[in-house]
Amino acid sequence: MEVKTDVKVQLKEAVEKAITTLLSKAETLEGADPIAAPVVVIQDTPNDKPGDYGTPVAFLLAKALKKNPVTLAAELAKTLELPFGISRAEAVGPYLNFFVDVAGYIESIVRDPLNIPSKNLKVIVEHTSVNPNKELHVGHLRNVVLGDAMARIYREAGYTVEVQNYIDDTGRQAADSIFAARHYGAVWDGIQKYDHWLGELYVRLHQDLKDPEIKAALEPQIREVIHQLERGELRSEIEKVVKAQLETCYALGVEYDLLVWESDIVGSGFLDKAMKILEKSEYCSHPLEGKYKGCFVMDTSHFLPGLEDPILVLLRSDGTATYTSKDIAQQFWKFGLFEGLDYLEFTVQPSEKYLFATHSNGKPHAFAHANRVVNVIDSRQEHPQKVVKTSMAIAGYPNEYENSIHLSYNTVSLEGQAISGRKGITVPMDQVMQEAKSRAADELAGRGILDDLKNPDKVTFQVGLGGLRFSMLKSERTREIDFQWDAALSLVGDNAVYIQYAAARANSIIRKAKEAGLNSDRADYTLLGNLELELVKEIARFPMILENTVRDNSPHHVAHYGLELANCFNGYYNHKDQNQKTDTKVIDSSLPDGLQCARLAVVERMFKALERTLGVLGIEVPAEM
RNA sequence: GCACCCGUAGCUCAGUUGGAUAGAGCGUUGGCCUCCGAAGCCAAAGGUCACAGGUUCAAGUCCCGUCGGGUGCACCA
Repeated sequence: MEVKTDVKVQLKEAVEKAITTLLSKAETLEGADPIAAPVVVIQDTPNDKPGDYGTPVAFLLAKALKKNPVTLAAELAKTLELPFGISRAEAVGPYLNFFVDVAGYIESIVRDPLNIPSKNLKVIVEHTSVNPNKELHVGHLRNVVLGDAMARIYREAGYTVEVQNYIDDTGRQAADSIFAARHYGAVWDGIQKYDHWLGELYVRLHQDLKDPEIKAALEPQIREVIHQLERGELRSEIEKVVKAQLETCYALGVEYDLLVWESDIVGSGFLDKAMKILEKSEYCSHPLEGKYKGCFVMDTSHFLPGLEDPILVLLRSDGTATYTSKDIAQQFWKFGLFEGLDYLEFTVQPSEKYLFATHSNGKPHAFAHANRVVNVIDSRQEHPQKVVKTSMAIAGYPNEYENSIHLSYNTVSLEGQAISGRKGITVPMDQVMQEAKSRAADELAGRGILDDLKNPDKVTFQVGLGGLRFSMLKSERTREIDFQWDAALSLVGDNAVYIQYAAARANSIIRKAKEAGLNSDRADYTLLGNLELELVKEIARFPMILENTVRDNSPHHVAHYGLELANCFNGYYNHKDQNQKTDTKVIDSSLPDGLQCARLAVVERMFKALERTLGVLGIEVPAEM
């Protein structure tokens, strides 16, 4: 039999076709101007309404044709060519509703592997990009987890994905830390994690710099370190920090394709090329007098309303570049406008995939050349990111402008307080993960099952970190998150554990069903009913969820879908008939073999859907819990 | 001051880019394991979708205004 992916897509096409014939008839009758076909939206019907899917398109037609929507819906229902899996169409008032053919529909979904075709488009996701001078803390968590989930989702949706992590190795913060180590004569003991060790020196230095005299005395020496960094003389120092930071990311299950070193971008000549391009823009100029005399500036007033001063400096009067102009050059490079960077293998990641880094002594490689660029940066950077995006348009690349995406997210506070490394209101990410695992272990121990697990370390890791990731992903990007230990690591309710538990339960059923000799190949789908249909309809929503997630660049759609699917399965599993007896059992020898096997097929498909949903969020399904 | 984001149940949040009687979790109350995993399920209670106008056959969703919360407006990095 023919198995097609999305019934809704087919319905949409069928309705569109019916409308086209209906419209052409209307036109020939009246000889009037062609009427634009309305957009057809197929939606799920409310629970208490007849049908499984429906569309309100008759309203729009009614307006265009100046006819009654009720009669139009009825007419469409009659003329519509039903796609496979749909048994009939019916007008419910002005709505046009569809009833699925239960057996055919379920089989088509259950047997569909849901392979999403390759889009032949490349998207670069840049995330993490933490200053290489201290350990990652809880404030970075949202960035890393959001970026990683988005990368996985793009990959799932058929895009080629390149994950970049930007290393600001010439910045003030890196200089501070390296200087601090020298200044205090500190020697790394080789035991403490290197980034933590360096971070402590950084904090200590900032305590001392509060004294103006000390600051004045040390400032020239720090500047000298910056110059050393710019010349690339301290690269091995920075590499040590980056490697320590990456250990944290790996522990979270996050990997990258490429580290982009700022010093390499600076040394590439991209900046000059980018500025030459912007020279041609009417928005850019070299003021000959006034506040910005001698600078190269951009007038942002046309696209960034509300700034007190719309003039943005790209090149300072001493000729050096500002951060924004470096970002612009880098964005041009990401879209493949510039060539010339070289790359080296930097390290091997836990998955055994190489991590590359830009390097002046490297070799050419097929990085960059993206069709879409997603920069994961918090919402406080909206202005500079808008300038970066707009620069693509100014430079004459409207398509690249459209595909420059600032994945902006609101900040994370810690138990109601703003995170501040200097005030000590923060927690290192390594510690957060450790705490997450130990809470998961406590929970398992409290249930008395910790000792029964074959691999307790793995399970506590999967449960603890799953919860942590989920807490960063379940809200919309624009929402502020207050990180609270109890809520983030809670193991009840609206949480990754809920989904993991449903998956574990399904897995257990599948295992026992196989032990009982059941096999989904023997499924008789005609024996299934509305209970299975509800579950399968939920499974079928996955492609649309992915689509919405890519559209909004917000993984929270996937997180909520996971909860809904798990909830749907739990409801199915617990369903009871009027006599309070479970009527959805898979393994029940009093039932026909074909029914048991069909239910097994549905549960197997549901399990795969859950695994996949959690997978794109970077959350694993424990084999036992 | 100006701009952007947010305001939905007591709390934390969804709401398929304008459709049918606004949904979850936590908390509260009551029920469900001799039955494939109770980290679960079912039920009850809880709403002027901040407020006031407008557009539309149809507004939590779009537009205008007001109020409240957050963030941003450097030749810093």
